[in-house]
Amino acid sequence: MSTHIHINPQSSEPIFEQIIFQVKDAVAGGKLSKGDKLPSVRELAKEATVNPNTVVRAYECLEREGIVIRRQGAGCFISGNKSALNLKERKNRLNGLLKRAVTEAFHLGFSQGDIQKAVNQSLKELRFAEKRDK
Amino acid sequence: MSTHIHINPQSSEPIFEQIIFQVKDAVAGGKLSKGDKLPSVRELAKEATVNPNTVVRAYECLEREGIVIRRQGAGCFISGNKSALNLKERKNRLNGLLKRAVTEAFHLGFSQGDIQKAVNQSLKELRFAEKRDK
Amino acid sequence: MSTHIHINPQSSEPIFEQIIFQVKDAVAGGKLSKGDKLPSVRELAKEATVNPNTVVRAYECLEREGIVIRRQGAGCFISGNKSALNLKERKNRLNGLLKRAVTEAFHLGFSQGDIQKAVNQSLKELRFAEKRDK
Amino acid sequence: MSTHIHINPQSSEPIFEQIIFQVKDAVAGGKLSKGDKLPSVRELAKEATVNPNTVVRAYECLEREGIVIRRQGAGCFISGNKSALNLKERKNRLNGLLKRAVTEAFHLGFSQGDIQKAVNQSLKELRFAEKRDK
DNA sequence: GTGGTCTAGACCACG
DNA sequence: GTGGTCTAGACCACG
Repeated sequence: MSTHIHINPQSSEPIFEQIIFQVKDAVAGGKLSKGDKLPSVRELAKEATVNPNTVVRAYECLEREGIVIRRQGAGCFISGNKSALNLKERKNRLNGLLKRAVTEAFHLGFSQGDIQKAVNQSLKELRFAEKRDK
Repeated sequence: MSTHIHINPQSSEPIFEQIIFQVKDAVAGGKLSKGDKLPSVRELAKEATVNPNTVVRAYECLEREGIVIRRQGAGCFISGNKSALNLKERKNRLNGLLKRAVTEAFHLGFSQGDIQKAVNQSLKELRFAEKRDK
Repeated sequence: MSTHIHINPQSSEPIFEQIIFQVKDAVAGGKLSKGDKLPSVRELAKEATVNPNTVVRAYECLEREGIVIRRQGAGCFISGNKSALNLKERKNRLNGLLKRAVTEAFHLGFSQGDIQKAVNQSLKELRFAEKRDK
Repeated sequence: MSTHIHINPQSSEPIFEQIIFQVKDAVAGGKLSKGDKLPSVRELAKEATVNPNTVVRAYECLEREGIVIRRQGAGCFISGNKSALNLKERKNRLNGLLKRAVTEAFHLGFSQGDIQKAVNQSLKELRFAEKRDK
């Protein structure tokens, strides 16, 4: 497999955000690990038939979040680092994220149990550094 | 308290979406219930110092989602209805929502336990029709 | 032919609803299909001599109904999807729609046979996925 | 039973239009016939807890359509007349009405057969002057 | 060049 | 007084 990134041009989600999420998802799911090299801008642009500038933008965002490191002439690599934000800010974001998601789920008509199950399902697909549940 | 809606003009989140989320949050949290009247377009626009059209837009979106009903000359009221989408669509959206949130939480460096705790905390703040937690 | 959309500014029907109906009609009649691009907001606004915001509003409504997908920088495309509403809601709407239309037709002085013929005529102009007429 | 008119204040349909439709529906269904008296403006306003001006407006519209006749001091009566429009205009309206309804039904995902069945169901509830089916 | 968001302000429809 | 529709025009985001 060359890349794990597939763009859905039908989606109303901006292409650069699709790229960002797929990289984050691949890292969270263990398909990409520290040191792995992402495809070059040109390579990914060609494969996914998107504008190279769009790929550049996605990689820039990923670098700003600390998920990748771009090295001149060498390429773009998974940093393996976790967020550099302080605990307070991280907690703020965590709570905001989940409050949003849970509120939307409520309005979709799901119960507490439904939501917890869906969260656990999503968690199972991720590869946490220290596995703490069986 | 006149309204529960406060706008952060600094936020990168569009104003109309801030309004939408705050209404959804108030409904999910039981602060607004079926039949309750939202502030009038002009009233909220004045209070939040935003353009009336921006409020109209938020109310239109809430109506399309079935959360409020707007009545000419009367105002905008909480419908009390849940989603009219079919189960497949609702499950798709639920999974998408939570997968995104959980992946972001992972990249913030939180563990499975941290995420589950934060979800449970968010769930506790909502007012589900039939309380099912143990 | 550039666009199929023509606005009647004399009509009491709001302009944005005229646009919506003409797009729905073109899709139902097979003139627009999945993936087809609608004219850009500015292009249609110029052609139909209406304000771009009015076109935006029509496109927003069509997106909420799932008929089109709007993509930043790319344009507005026919989704090819059918309604994501649940069966109960769809039946409610179907019955409401037809009861209204049939009652109005009655008051125009038409017989059952006239109405059925007119319905069949309208049906013949649509392009259903699987043709089932005898 | 005093009146057949019940207003749903929850609905986003304007109240005066709810009144108009219910009168039309009662006439088409044979519950109201030529010469029958509608409740007085004050009576209906009180029963339905709506503004008298709203009732006046509905009655005015019904008179303009030729469905009722208002007689000073006496009240508002079903005329028993059919539309006074010429055949061409009536056919235009019939086709427009049904084209709209059928197009919306298409986008709700119903088949030709579903739509025909729903039309026949609606037709069965009406009382045509000359019964022409079994 | 494409759509997205927002402000400002006019005039109309409902009750 | 309430919301509904529309125009005009600014500035931003995506590709």
